[in-house]
Amino acid sequence: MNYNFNEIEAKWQKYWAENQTFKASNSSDKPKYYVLDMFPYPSGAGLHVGHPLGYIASDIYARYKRHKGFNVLHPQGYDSFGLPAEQYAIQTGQHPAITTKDNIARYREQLDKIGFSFDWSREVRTSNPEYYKWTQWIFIQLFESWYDLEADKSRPVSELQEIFAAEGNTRIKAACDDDVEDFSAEVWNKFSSEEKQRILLKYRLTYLAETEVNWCPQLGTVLANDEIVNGVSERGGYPVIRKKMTQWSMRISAFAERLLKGLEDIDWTESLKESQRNWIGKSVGAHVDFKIQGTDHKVGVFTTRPDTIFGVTFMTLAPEHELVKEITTDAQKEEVEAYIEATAKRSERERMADVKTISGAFTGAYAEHPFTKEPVPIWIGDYVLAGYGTGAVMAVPCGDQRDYDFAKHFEIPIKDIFENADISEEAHSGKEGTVIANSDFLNGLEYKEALQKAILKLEEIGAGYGKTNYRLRDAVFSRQRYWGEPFPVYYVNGLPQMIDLEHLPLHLPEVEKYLPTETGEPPLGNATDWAWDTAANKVVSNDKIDDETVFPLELNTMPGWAGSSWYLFRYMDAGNGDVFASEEALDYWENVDLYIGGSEHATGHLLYSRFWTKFLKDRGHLKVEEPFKKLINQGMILGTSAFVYRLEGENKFVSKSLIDGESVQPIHAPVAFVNSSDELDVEAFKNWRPEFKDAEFITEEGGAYVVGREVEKMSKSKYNVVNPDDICEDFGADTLRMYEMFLGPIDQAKPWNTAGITGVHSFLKKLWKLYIKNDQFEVSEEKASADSLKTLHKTIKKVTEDIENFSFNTSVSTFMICVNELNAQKCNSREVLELLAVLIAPYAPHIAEELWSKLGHSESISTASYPEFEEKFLVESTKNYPISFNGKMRFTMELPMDMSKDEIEKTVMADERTQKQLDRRTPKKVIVVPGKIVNIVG
RNA sequence: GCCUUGGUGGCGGAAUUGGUAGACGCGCUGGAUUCAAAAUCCAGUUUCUUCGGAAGUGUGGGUUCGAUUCCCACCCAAGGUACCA
Repeated sequence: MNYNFNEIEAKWQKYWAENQTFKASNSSDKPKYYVLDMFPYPSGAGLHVGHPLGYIASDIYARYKRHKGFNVLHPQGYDSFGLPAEQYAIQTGQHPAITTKDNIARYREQLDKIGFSFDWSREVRTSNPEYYKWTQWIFIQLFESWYDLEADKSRPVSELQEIFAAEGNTRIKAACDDDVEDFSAEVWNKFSSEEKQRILLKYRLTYLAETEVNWCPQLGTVLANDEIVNGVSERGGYPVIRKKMTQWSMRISAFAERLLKGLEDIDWTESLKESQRNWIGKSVGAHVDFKIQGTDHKVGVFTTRPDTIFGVTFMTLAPEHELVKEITTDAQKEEVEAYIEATAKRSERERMADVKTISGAFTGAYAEHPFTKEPVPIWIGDYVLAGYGTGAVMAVPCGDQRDYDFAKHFEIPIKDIFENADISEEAHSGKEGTVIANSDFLNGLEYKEALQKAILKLEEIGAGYGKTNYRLRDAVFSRQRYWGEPFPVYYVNGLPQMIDLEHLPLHLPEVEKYLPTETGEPPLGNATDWAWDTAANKVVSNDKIDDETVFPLELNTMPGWAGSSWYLFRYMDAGNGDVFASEEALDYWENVDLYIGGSEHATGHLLYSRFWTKFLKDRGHLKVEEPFKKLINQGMILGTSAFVYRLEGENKFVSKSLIDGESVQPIHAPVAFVNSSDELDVEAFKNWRPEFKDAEFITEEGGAYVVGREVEKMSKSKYNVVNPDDICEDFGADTLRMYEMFLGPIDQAKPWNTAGITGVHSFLKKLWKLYIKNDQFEVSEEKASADSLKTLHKTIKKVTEDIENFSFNTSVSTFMICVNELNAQKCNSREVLELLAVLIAPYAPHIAEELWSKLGHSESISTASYPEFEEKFLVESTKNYPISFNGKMRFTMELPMDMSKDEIEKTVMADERTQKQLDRRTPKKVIVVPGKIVNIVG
């Protein structure tokens, strides 16, 4: 009667699949509970032991909730568009769809072996046309919407047109581009259709705009920051420059305030909310316009400190600022142009991170101070970013450290506008208690008053107004890639037109090559059939383009976050062909009750999906304001890489401890070749690659070659990947599940080390043995002992609390303690063991099912209800008091629970160990906390 | 640089509201069993020690009868930093 985990696990996995045990129904008398894992990208390397960490945690919770009587939705699917499959296609020519399909098949096989309780009938893949049809549809909804700042919600563009026709655009408050001009209803009605479209584009929630990208001329493509290493492309090492490009953007900034406020009502960790708050970056201040002398231009700046406006001694513009070229004087032209070119080579991140090097150039132009009318020199500097605020700052060196450093460096005057502030060494950036001086009408005012008054005066003279600024920028939505959702967009005279829902999905076209075209167009530019026939409503050959009825289609594709911003709703009604999800399904499931995933998504995916949810709600497609009610972060599982050390220039490897000052080159060795004592299987290593076939090994005395170890991200290229399949094969899925939980707190990163897995495995063997008597499966029907009941209920209490707190590592320890105790008590009672099987079922479902069926049940253990904790089994009559001296515990004393404070003190003081510790000293004070501790001071 | 998280034995980690630091597991040491090994079981395992004790939770301060826990400053590591997912 051994614990044959391979047999048991295969049996129950088959049972669950055949009986659709975990299929969720969209209607039930039970309360609903929706548990979701962050969308996996099916990578070519397959699943490694780090991936399932969060899935195991959510599966435990989902199974726990089922025992607790909930109708649980726990689906899974794939975020299957993405760059890696495209890179692979570029290298090998294999279509990304094929790669993706294979990868998904492998993922599924691996996931199935771990025994997850997923409802696979609801699987979705973002790269399936049936799925991306709805992603395209959402894009169209965004295009057909604008944001009404007064009503604080998105509204249809048709309504905006009605407003324009009736009253022009001067009265409405809408989120729009900065450069819209005022027009009356009369003017609007006289505009041509094209002019109207151009203006409406400035209001739409998704719009075309010029944005900066990392352009690599040699590769002819745009690169992700990720693909740039030290300023050059990762592939090939070519230079990368910043370049402007017309792209689709999402007006997420319109939602900034709601995204910020919404954080108050969701159960996410404070740190995650803080990250989003910082990302949104709300700041209250003023917009100030500075006239540029000798021109009609003005430069707008945003400042949080309008109270310091009299301290302005220069202005700094981002080198990319649109006015730079126009205002630069001939004398400064050369210097400015050289500086702009140098800046274009630096990434935004570099510019933000580098605060040590101060650089800039004088444009030769002067602005006019709005109050003093004094000339203010205009500089450019790369510490000002173009996409940030207005891309220009009014520099107040006495009150801002970066301005101060810049002024010192370029010997620009620093004007002191504070009472009693020392600005000889650094800027005075404090606000509280600061009194303004040397500032005309602001003199003698304290920060807060000065701020108000400055804004008031700016408004009076028409040079500015109070403004709230957000750091959050509109999100660029175009990608110059092949493997993404095509935009349902064609162009008539350069103006974007949407394809009707009834003709969607617009399928991704076939191309010969996945690279950009020779003329630098995105990969879809290689497609020969990529034109839209508006008469036939279908995709036709490019030669048919006549700009009469056949028009060119958009060549960009959507980014990775398009499909993942709304997938949670698709699971509610995955197969629906008429709508993205039916109203009934959406009403029933509402939103995700528990979401588990990595904190690396804090400001990307988690913000975008909140944005789309709010938008879809505004337009009446959803009833919920937030997608994820509760969110738990999962930490990364790191790999423990192994290194062998090759002597420089030789094919000779030295064991780690024998390296003695020689110059060695560390090389990653596959972790599979290394045992738990860090010894390398030299033969396996030699056979691994031809270049090592004849290598020599300088070993330790016993003949072993010892490798070096280092904790790094788990990745194929580091040869430190540990595969869950192997673990399932050798120890079983239940062991893997419990071991991953046992490793440490779910939210913390931790290194994977297989060494400890035997402990968890032998725990399961011990658990199994509790149900075995005389080598037979047998449990006693007799009453359990008081000790055993106490053990059981202690465990129920702790494990339940732990699950509710997502402290899975401690509950595994608790199970171990429980089994150790029951073992010592020789407990074999059904009364205890039956409940224990249910208790452990969420963690180790296979063994629990097997035990449950052997206990005589015919239904799956997932239908059993969760054990109830009963306090009465845990009542204690005594407490083992720690007796400490000056806070240090020296010995313990067993005393009755109901003993009074005075009695405790008397008993403790009378004890000879106390007298020995005191060594004839008289204690100054004795602190007694009944039920807790005794501390003797002195 | 900025934002977020973390730092406790040889290792992963535990420690309700400030109240016995090191639970549980690995590893290691010794023993039992075995022809032997695996497996299993038992005992020990923070460090130093003059064997009385003493020190100890990244570093340095502070609050407190008492700090891994609270406060201040610093050091180190990981994640994010807007086109990796």
